[in-house]
Order: sequence, then C-alpha cells, then structure tokens
Amino acid sequence: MDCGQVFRWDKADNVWTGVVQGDVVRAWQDVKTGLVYIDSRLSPAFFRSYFRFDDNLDCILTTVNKDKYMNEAIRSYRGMRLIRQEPWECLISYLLATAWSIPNIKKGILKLSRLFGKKIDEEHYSFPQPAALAMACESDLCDCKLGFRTNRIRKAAIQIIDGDIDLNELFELDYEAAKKKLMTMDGIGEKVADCILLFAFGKTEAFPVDTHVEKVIKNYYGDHEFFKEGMTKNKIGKWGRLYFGKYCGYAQQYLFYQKRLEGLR
DNA sequence: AGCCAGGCGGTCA
DNA sequence: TGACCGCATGGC
Repeated sequence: MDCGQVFRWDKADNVWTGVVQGDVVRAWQDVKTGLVYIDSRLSPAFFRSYFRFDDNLDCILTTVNKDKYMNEAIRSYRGMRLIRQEPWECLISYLLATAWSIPNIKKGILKLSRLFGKKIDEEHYSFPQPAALAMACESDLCDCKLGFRTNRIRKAAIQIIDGDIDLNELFELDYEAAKKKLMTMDGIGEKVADCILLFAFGKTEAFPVDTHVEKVIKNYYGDHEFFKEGMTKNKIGKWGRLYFGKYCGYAQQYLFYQKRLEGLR
C-alpha cells in the first residue's frame, strides 16, 4: 500500500487506513498466518478484486524472474501485488503524478478530496466525482496549487461528463487500443497511460517507464543488444514488454519499489 | 541556489 | 524519430 501505486492509504500502529469507494477502510495483516483482516462495509469479493488475490503470484513472479536483478527484487519483496484501482481516481491520480514526488501526489489528492469530495468522517473525504471537478470554478481549483496539472484534470473531468471518454469502454479494448485512446487526452503520454492501464484496467502488459525505472534499466540492462542504438524511454518500454512478457507490469513494480527503497545497486 | 520529483506537449533538426 | 525546453510547485 506504500509502494507508490495508490495514494490514499496511511499506516498507524500496524493498521492501514484508506479511503476506497467512498468508504473508510481499515486493514491489517497477521504476521504469523499472513491472513489479511479488513474492516469495511465493502464486500470480501470487492477486496479480492482490489488486492488481486486471485492472481497466482508465485506463477507470475516465476515468469518475470528472468535474471539475477529480478531474482533479487523478488527475493526481497515477494508478496507485493498490483492493486486494482478505480479507473476515474487512478486517471486523476496519475495526471497529478506528472513531475511530482509521491508525498506531493498524496497531498494533492488529499486537497482535491477535501475541497471537492464528500465528508465521510472527521478526517476523511471521498475522492471527488467527475462532475465535482468539472464544475469546480477556476479559483477553487487553483487553491489546490496543482500548477500545470490544474487544467488537465478539469479537461479530463469534462470529457468524462460529456461522454467523450468512456472509461468502462477501455476494459473491452486490448492494451494498444486502450493506450491509444487514453493518449488522446491532454496530459496523458506513454507513461501516464501505462500506469492507468496497469493499475486500474489490469493490463499487466503495460510497462510504465518513469524516471526511476529508466535509471534502473539503464543501470542493469544497458548492455543488452536491444539498446545498441541508444536508450530512449520509448525504447526502454518496448524492451520491458518484450523481455518480461505479458506480466511485465509486475516486473516493473518490483524494480520500481526496490529502486525507491534501496537506490541503484 | 540548484536540482529533482512515478512527464507532457511543442518545436526544430 | 530524437533531443531540448518550458511548464508550477515543493522539498531537500
């Protein structure tokens, strides 16, 4: 929950508290049994999907465990899963993530929720609905200090309201087609599109190349034949999809997390 | 003070 | 295509 995928969970006294689907959720894990306990009005079936408990993690990690670097990341962080987020919230979150650190992304989302979401209890607010952001007057949005991201999220909200973009439709499209559609939106390039497809639409063949992953790949895999004519971010993405295969998104998340916690080796 | 943060869009060669 | 730049803001 703290690996940079989702931004609305916080830990206190070994209990994670998050806002999901307008509900305040508390979750903790028994260290000995590994069992996960969840206090929420949402159903167990919902959380099976949210935490992707139906993924056969051992099987997936075996398929992406191609070399000593991946083996090390898997050895250290085995158990980390992709999360299946709500598309709308994920879309806005990664529009905000552009050239921002993870703490800043969390703060930005918190500000948006406090201003445009619904109050759930004394300290928690739901993630704003598209209509709330679409109608947010310019000055209110500017109060959030989102910089150049402000217009991007308002535009996105309007496109959703107007039906120009139908997020549910993206589930039906394959990875390439869905990516192409997302990239028509202002502020969504390759990386942001890949994050949304991976974290909300379950497209594990997405391989987001951000600044961390770029450094990791250049450091560990720069001598691969594939890169003999240079290492652009675009090329690194293509390499990741080829090299790790249909679950490359999982590989990416393990490399990303390891890099953030340990730096380059 | 200067650089970096889960980048993107435009321009120019 | 690929390299470079401006874009807001915050933190170190």
